[in-house]
Amino acid sequence: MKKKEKKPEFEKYEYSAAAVDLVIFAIINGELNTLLIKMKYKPFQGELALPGGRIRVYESVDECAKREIKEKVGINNIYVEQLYSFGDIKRDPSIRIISISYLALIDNTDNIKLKTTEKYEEICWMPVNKVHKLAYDHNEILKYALSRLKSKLIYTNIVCNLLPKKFSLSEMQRVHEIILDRKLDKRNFRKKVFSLDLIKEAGREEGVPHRPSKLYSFKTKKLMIVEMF
Amino acid sequence: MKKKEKKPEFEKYEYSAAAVDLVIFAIINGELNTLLIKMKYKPFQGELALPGGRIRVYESVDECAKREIKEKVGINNIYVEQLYSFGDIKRDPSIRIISISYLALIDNTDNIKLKTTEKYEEICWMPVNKVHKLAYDHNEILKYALSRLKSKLIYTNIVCNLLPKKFSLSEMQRVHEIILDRKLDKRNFRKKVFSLDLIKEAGREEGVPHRPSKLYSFKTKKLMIVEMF
DNA sequence: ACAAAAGTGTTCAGGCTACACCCATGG
DNA sequence: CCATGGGTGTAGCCTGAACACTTTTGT
Repeated sequence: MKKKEKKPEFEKYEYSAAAVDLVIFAIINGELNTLLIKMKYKPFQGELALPGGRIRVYESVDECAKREIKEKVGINNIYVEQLYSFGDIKRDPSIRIISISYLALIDNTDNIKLKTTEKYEEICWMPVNKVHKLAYDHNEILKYALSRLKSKLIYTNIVCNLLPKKFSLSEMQRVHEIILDRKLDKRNFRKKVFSLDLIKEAGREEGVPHRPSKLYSFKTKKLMIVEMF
Repeated sequence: MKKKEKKPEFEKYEYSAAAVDLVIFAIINGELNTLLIKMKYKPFQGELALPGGRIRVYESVDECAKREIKEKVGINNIYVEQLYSFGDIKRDPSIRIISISYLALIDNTDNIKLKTTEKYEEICWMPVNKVHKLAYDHNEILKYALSRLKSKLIYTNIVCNLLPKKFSLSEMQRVHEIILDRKLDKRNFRKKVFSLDLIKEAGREEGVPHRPSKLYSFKTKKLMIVEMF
């Protein structure tokens, strides 16, 4: 008997499997990076993919995303936001599985130890614009995540989740420029940021071979709608 | 043995059930309405809820949304957009089920025959601001849909999906005012709409006891990002 | 002629853009 | 004293907001 699309009534309502896929962004060496895993088993053996995993019966979808992040990068309390659900039948060639994608942001990767599990061959950061073909429909998910990040950068204070506690305005501007992929005017940037009243002074830089910058921190990291650019 | 949260390892990866819930909006009698069903069986017997249904194994999530719409209102080819996935464990008290919510817009309800199925007691339109307690987490879903509609009204041409083929600018302004729930200035509205170059003339109104308005139609119904207000 | 809704311009204020030089520090 | 990045102000333009009267039709 040849394998084909099954459509018998009795399994019409069969449960769908659901999973979470993560787009975890961080700024590393002046580039926007995302976390990827290298797959160990077929059908995508050796290919890169977004980290993720099946949703368990005793956890909510949000909890699943947070657990997966904890498992992969070992931290809690980072910014996490649901993106979109991808539900094509054959997005996973082996079984029918719906993917609920999440965006997460990490402000500092220095203390992060990436944890390979037995299911993956490798886990690593990769600059977003060096990413080529990913497994499944993960290119589409990554693209979606990036466009969400860009727009939220423009109309919210989400950038606070990509900056350390204390930062200079040049640093902040650099993050914007990296993600939006265009130059911004320094004076206009500063004027705008100050006018939004989101940050407060937090000391000065030290030991740099040039005029030290003032440091700032966000008054709050709560996500707020503010017209930035 | 008392019922409690189960968490045995062997069913850690048990499939989650997934369903689609629909927020179908239409303007009726100068109000924003949404389609609701009255539930026939427990645990929400007699309560109102959003229409929806389980995702079948042989259909994508998007296809499921479209099928459900076809079943309830008998039409295809309307605007449909995925909203958000709601995944709390106990959002359905009986079984664990993830809901992927969709927004749909209907431009004209005159020729629509609502179809009750055996599973529902009733199906009806209800003005959004007369909706009280709904079953499940459906108030939250409705609220999310409304906020998405409001923001897309501001930064896209989505309004074209709530207007008939030919419409006057006053009609269009009325739709904006109904949904945004605030008055707009007539001259500024017209100036803005014309400047966007989205519509073309399409005749005149006839047989009204006052100066007939020019009618317009959209050059395209493709969703476009345009700063409207 | 009247009731009802359609249609039409101008002014003002605030925000966005473009742009170039001096400052503070370490080496 | 030099190299490096930090920090600052202004002028023109464009856009959004406020605002009231005339026009066209049916009755």
